[in-house]
Amino acid sequence: MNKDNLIKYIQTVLSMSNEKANHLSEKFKLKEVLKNDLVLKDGKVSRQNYFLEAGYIRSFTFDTDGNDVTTNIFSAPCFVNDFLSFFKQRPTDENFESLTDCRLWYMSFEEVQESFHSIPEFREFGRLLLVNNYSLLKQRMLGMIKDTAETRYTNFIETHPDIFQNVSLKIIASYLGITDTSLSRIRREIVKK
Amino acid sequence: MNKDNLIKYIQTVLSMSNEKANHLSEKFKLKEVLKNDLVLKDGKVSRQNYFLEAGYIRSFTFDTDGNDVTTNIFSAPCFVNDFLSFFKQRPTDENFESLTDCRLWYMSFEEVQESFHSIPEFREFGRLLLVNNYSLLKQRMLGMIKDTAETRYTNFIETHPDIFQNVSLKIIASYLGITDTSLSRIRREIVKK
DNA sequence: ATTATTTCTTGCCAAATGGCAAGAAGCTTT
DNA sequence: AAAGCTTCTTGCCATTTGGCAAGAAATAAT
Repeated sequence: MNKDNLIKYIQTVLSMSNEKANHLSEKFKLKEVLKNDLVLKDGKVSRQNYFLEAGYIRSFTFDTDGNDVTTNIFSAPCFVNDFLSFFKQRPTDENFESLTDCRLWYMSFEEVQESFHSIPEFREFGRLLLVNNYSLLKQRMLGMIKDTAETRYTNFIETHPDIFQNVSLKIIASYLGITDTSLSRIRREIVKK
Repeated sequence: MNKDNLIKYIQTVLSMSNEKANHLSEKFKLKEVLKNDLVLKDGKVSRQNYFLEAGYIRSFTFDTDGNDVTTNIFSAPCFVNDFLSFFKQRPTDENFESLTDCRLWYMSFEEVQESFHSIPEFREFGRLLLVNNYSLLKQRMLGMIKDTAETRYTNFIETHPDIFQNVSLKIIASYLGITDTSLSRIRREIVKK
């Protein structure tokens, strides 16, 4: 039940004393899942907010032809959730699936709401977490507009080399907005250089 | 100094009594800008959170070749801000420019922080605003992955027909992640059908 | 009213990406 | 070791999108 990684992560989002961070971490409970587990299913309401201490998770949905589209890849340490589903307590339209065995820490919606209410640092932390995620998504969006598939790929492999050791190229391709065939060709061209 | 539209908008984000919404609106001050005004400039820290009551604003940045890339188009009524710059009080890397004359209501960073602290409804409202924006961006991202440029265009014209009356096609094209040339051809094909 | 200026469209061709099917390579399972 | 499965690669060709330059149309400036 060692929460050191959670505590450390909380402090990277919002710097605060060890005591404070330790206090915030107290409400989190452990959940360990095996590879290929569905952490949150399409149509269900997100009831827990998860901190991913170790492992890889992806979120995905389906396009109109029924093909699976990877919307996000989560690499520890980070928080994993559909914030809209969680904060509005509405059904999500995504699936969250473990790509490896994972070690998670979770807190229920009610506990989060209660802590937001009673602990100013916790709500400040929550807001920064949201803002950080929003900013990351904006950067990804910008890449989709202005970068070629090859540039998106090389940027991604530079910033997240670990993901390539643990996630299939098909999933990465979909996350980058291209087909696995195209990604394979892009990789070939890069090797040639 | 009629804040009815602001009050109404606050209530669509988080339903609450007229009195409460009225109270939340009190701290906002009026700002009117002409077309082509820079509301927030690249390199500056966002000091104000803006509610756009009337008009159109876009955010943009530049790609590596110096071409201007529209990252977002804001159509009243909505809030306009770089949340990362605002909440972390860091320089933004985007420009926010009025595309028409605009009527804005703003609140300073200090006032927002103070109100988050003292008014529970205000922070709940702030969180929902963030979550809604995050969700919209996620939907847009999903469109970039799974839809063709033509589909993104037809979806956009259906959901935001008013924008086409007020914003040039070059800006819309950039927002959709294509060139103005391609958008022009897509429009021609649609007319043919 | 005339001249600039910007926006939008079009033609021609190039580059990027996708679809399909087959094969190769790497795993599991038995 | 063999069979089965999934992942990754490749060839062939189609489709989508872009780049450039020129012209048409719409707006703004004088």
